[in-house]
Amino acid sequence: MVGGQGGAGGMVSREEQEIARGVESVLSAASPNLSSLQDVVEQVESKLGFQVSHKIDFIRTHIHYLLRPPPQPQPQHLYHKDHFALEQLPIPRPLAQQHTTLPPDHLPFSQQLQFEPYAASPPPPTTSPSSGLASPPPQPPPQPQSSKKSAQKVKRKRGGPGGLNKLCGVSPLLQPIVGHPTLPRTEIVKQLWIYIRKNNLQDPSNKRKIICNDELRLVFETDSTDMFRMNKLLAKHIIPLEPTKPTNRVSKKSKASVELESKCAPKSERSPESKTDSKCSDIVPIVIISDELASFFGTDEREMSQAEVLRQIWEYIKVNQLEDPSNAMVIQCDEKLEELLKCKSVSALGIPEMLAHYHLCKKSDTQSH
DNA sequence: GTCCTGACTATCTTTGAGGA
DNA sequence: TCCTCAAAGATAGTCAGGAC
Repeated sequence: MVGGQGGAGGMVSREEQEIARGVESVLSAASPNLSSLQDVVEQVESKLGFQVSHKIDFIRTHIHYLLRPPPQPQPQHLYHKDHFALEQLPIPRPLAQQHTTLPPDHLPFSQQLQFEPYAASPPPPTTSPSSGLASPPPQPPPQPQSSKKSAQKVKRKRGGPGGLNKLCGVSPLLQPIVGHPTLPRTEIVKQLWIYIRKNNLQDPSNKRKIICNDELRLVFETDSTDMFRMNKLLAKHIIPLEPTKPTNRVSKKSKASVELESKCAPKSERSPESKTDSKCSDIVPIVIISDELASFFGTDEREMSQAEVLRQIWEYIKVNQLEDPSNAMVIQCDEKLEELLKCKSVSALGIPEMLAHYHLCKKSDTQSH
């Protein structure tokens, strides 16, 4: 792809490219030791083998770029129809900002990297901010392949930050694969497929079949799966960060799940909260939580799904606004969280790992109840 | 006018069916 | 024969349209 030609543009030095890769690599490793910018700098230095402290601003900006918040509620006009049109948002583009000499059409170097940070997948639908160039809207709104039939039926105007763009937590097991602690579901799927291709995990004779490597086996708890079932298995590792807004929708899914629910519980006991339970708890990965964590949650329950643990922690962080406003990757622990994680601040990326390290014991051999 | 239902949205891939 | 598109699976917010 674009790789390699980094220095060619002249504005992005090879050194900066290497540093950027180093930063991404360090972040994606989700080390729990990353609690400050200095930690990142040190790890990047040790990874690259040369001093990078003189590029601290560059690193900070790049971290902000990589960890920039997902699409937050934005004025509709910024979104148009394309939910992922982040290019239009006033989000810091590291080089574009720092290297003001960049030609307007010089894209951020993130596009020169193999690892793409959480970014817009489809091209910006309207005028590209980076290219103040004369790029007339090339064509009438391109119809997504799969939406042709729908386009015939309806012309609904959709978009917005919610729905599919809702940020979800990624389970500790899945994080090394998708590279982020929180992503929209769609992005999680995307990153997973990148991982599968990168590691040649598709069965050559039947490409629908996914052969799990060690890492994937931990996640899916099976040696192989198919691409359709994969999403189902993936659901166990996607954690809603905020409680789902109660909705009265009873859609296709619900219809299907009603059947399942009726098998798992008597009709009369069906409740809205039973959504995840309805999958029958025996297929949800359960962990044993420490006494400390149990008391943190204020529960006597010692068995919990990993997803639920992470969800509750993130809920606590959000409710108590513990995210460092000046550095998205840092969580400033309050007293309670500090006691739990044994540190005053912690990298957002490191939380799951620290939890797993200190407070979770995988109930691996618990087949069912 | 309000409430409810359900389609639609994005993401990924491959296969097979159907149309040109 | 080639090309296009639906289907499978999960997800949750949005909104059109129907019912009352």
